[in-house]
Amino acid sequence: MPNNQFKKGELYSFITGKASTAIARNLQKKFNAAGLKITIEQWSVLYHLWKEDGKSQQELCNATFRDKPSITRLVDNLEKLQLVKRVPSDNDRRINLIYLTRQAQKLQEETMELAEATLNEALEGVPEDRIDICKEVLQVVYDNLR
Amino acid sequence: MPNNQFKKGELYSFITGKASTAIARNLQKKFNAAGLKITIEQWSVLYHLWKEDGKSQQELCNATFRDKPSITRLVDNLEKLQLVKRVPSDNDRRINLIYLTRQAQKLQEETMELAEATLNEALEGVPEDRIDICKEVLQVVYDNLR
DNA sequence: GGCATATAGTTAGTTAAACAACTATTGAAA
DNA sequence: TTTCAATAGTTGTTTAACTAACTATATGCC
Repeated sequence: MPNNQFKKGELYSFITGKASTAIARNLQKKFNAAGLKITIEQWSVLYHLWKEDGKSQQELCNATFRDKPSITRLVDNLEKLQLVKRVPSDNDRRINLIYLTRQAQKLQEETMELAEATLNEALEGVPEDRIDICKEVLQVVYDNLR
Repeated sequence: MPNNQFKKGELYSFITGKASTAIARNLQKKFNAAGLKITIEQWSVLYHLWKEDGKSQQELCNATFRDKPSITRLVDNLEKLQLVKRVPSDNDRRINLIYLTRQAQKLQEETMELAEATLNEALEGVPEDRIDICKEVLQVVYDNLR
């Protein structure tokens, strides 16, 4: 009898992701309060470019779990904000490599601190071992459905 | 030293809600495959009306964790699909009470089954006690940030 | 080399979210 | 009773997600 443990009344929050919505809103408010004019979605792209830039748009699709049109428009908007630059690849002219501008590099530290602050608020009072279990379950969910 | 347990590399999935995104996409695909022409967001409103209809838009805001303009437009679209009807309250003429149509009532069983199927796929291989912990952690996150 | 197919990215159209500004109605206090 | 604040809902604007259809380039097979 594998995994029939979901009674009806319990479906909702899992599907609608109320917790991650709450986290994202909280972080967006912190960005706004700090005068940082970027969205959470833009931040999520920058996040992967801070690790290493010069990624293709397709690589950003995979990293951020978004489709190609979404990344096209996020990169459009990040370019308008002068936070990234599209550079055509020499090897393959279908590919755009996305590079951070100096402005975007300067955003990393401040936004990461705000993100950590949001998570600390979110997880206040939750023991570390339970957080670990939660993260592992969410990872399995993601892997099961991907 | 409370809750400094988040190392940098672990922020991302929590904030962007990849697991709940994956769940929502999977369920949307099931709706599409079954020829059900509703969005997950519309379904989430119907979900609360199936429990009891005649709720005000404000009550739907609270139940679905959305703001008023979002509910105005979701109700607009549900009305266009002839799934709900706005009925002005007799007691307080500022209030619309939202009622399900017969068509919407018929959607409940089928969509709930699809939602349970999605969750069963999502949680395959995850022991029940770990699911419970995960749900409790996400509830605390929601309560901490609300 | 030439053609079919796959891959990278863009564009168009609909739905939704967040925010601010707005209208209408209610209720309570002067 | 008049006025003023609070509440319920709507509208406008920007950003984003999803689907489908599209262009351009690359690759593999004959």
